[in-house]
Amino acid sequence: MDKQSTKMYLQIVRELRLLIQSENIKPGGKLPSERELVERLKVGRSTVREALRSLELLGLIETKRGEGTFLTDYRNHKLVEILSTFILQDTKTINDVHLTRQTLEKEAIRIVSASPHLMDLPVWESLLIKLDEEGTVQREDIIREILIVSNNRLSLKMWFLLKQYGEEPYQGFTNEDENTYLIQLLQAIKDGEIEQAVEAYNAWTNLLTKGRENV
Amino acid sequence: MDKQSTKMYLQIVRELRLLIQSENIKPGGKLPSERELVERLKVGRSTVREALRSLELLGLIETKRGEGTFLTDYRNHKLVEILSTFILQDTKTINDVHLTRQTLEKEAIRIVSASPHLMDLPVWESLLIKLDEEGTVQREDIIREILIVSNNRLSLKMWFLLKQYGEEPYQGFTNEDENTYLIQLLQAIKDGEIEQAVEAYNAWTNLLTKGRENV
DNA sequence: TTTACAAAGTGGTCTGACCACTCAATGTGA
DNA sequence: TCACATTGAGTGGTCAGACCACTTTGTAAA
Repeated sequence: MDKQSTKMYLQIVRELRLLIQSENIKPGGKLPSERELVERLKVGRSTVREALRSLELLGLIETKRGEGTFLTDYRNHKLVEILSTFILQDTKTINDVHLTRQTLEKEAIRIVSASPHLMDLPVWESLLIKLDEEGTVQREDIIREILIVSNNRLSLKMWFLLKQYGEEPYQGFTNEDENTYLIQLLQAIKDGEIEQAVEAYNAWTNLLTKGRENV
Repeated sequence: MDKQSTKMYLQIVRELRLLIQSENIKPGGKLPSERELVERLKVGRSTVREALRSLELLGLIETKRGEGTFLTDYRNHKLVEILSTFILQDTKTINDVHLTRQTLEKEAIRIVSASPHLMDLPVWESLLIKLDEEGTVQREDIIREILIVSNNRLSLKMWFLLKQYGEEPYQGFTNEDENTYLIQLLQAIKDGEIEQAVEAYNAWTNLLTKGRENV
């Protein structure tokens, strides 16, 4: 290992990334133990731990005493806590998070309702039925479905992250207007009416944004 | 300090936030030294360092050997960079990268050409003139300008990364058609014609995509 | 006063030592 | 044979102390 210039623990972060790649460690999979990493990378344990702790704070790995260190599914949320206390004090920043998330959502809606193949999927009808029966559906569930169907894994992952960052204590209280927009959105997707779908989405988003301000 | 349940270094992260708040440390300001924190918080130095290294990886603090630890401007957090290396690693589909980048670009175009305030900026005219005089403008320069003006730092950051990651060996060979679309795009922005701008962008993108396939 | 050098302070890394916890192999008793 | 208790190896969590490399500062010499 270089002992110069670049900080060791950053080297190790990089080294770990390569290791994960070359050994094809999947989310949930186990990383080598700290002591093994010490031997393989020829560094001290404290240095290894600094790298691991950093990644843990990012939510990329998870450690369990007595068991080991595991690669997580990025959906983990220490980030939220840390960032919301440090970074997201700035309203401009948090607004960026919301807007960027919405950008991804809108594009997915456009893609889905522009593709005959996708808009014909039975899932939209199912959601409409569920909405009718149960009176409410989690916002997240619908959007997630759209993102998944739009078939861009990268966008989907970014969306997951942004969703967590911008998490608001949104009470799933049922709002009549909200359901109206939801139905409009789903219906427009089914019909392949792109602009109508986006319109419904915007109206819906507006509603939620206002609700947020009131709280 | 609790020695139970919650991990020490997370406690310290929290402790540091309080300390920064109570001592009113501004970005650029100096934090207590590691050894001082050891005394104040009654923990080992390695534990303090684990907390500090985590915050450093997040870009929240900056350390200089021989000098000390400093609070950075929150807006410079490296989060996006770190996460991207992990997210992009197993998302091999380069196509996703391109599409996601284009999503951000399109949204920025929409935002700019939907705002009277932004579409009136002199920069569009300047680009048109430059295009006329020099016969060509870097694709990147125009898009970057649009992204910057659209005023979402997070999107801008993501765009920058995606651009780097999805880098294609695009030869800046001047194409007549390309210039046509560029002019259309800039003109549409100036006129606030959203859909026209997006249309021009799509045509342009198509052209480039085809060019890529030919190579 | 200016310059050169030593000392103190700070982050960077390593080592070795315990502790707390998990898990599986082992052994024991029914 | 089976169910249960025990134990030991492996793992992360924390601490203390030691150097190293570097910067700043104070002091003594020119």
